[in-house]
This record gives sequence, C-alpha cells and structure tokens, in this order.
Amino acid sequence: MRPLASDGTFYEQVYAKVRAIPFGRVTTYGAVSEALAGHAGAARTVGWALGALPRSQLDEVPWWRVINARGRISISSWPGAAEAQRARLEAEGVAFGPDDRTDLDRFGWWFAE
DNA sequence: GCGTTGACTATTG
DNA sequence: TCAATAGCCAACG
Repeated sequence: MRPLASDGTFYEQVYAKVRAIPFGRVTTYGAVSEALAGHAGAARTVGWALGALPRSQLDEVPWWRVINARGRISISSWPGAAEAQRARLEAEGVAFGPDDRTDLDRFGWWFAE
C-alpha cells in the first residue's frame, strides 16, 4: 500500500478502504488511518473525510462500518446519523450490547488480518 | 503557508 | 466507566 495520497486525496483513499470492508464487519477509524498512512494519528482525518462524504456516495461507501476504537458510535456529523448507522449495522447482523457497543472481537475486521 | 477544524485515540484522575 | 487533557494528521479557508 502506498504511503499517502498518490492516487487522489487522502479521503478518497479512505473511501476506497471503507468500500473494502466486507458485509457484516466493522473497523475503527484508527485501523483505517493505520492502513493508509501507516499510523493511527490520522484517525481524526478519517472521520473528517467521512464527514465530508457527499450524499451521492453515502450509498456506495459503507461508512456505517467504521466506528471508534471502543466499538461505539460517536457520530456528531448530522442528526440521526448514529441511529441510522446502528440500524444499518444491525441489518447486517452486527449485534449491539446494552451500552450501544459492538463486539470488536467478533465483528471487527482489520485490513491486515 | 498558517491557523482552525474534527464521525479519533491514549492517558490520567 | 466517565470526564478532562494532550497528541495526532490531513483538508479547508
């Protein structure tokens, strides 16, 4: 994997990575960041990139499969996004615990697994 | 080219 | 487990 944006902007690569997440699996912002930039420091940039995701791409990029390191949804981008994300994940078979947390040991997916 | 901005993460109390 | 802090990086204005 190339170190950084060489085939487009960083967040376009984020979109490509997110598209690679298989059905029924989730990953973390830090994992995407590490897969792209080689370190987890750009995790915020990943979130920022997904926040800049155009509506036309919302159905093509499975942004809902990207959550934080705790297996939790902490979206504040647009209202109702967290509920929509949870609904989509549950539709894919991803179970949420009583604390709205997913089991990363079961549903977590890493690019270098 | 610089300062601000975040859908983050790790650490500390 | 939660809250506050600090470090982090790329895009935007």
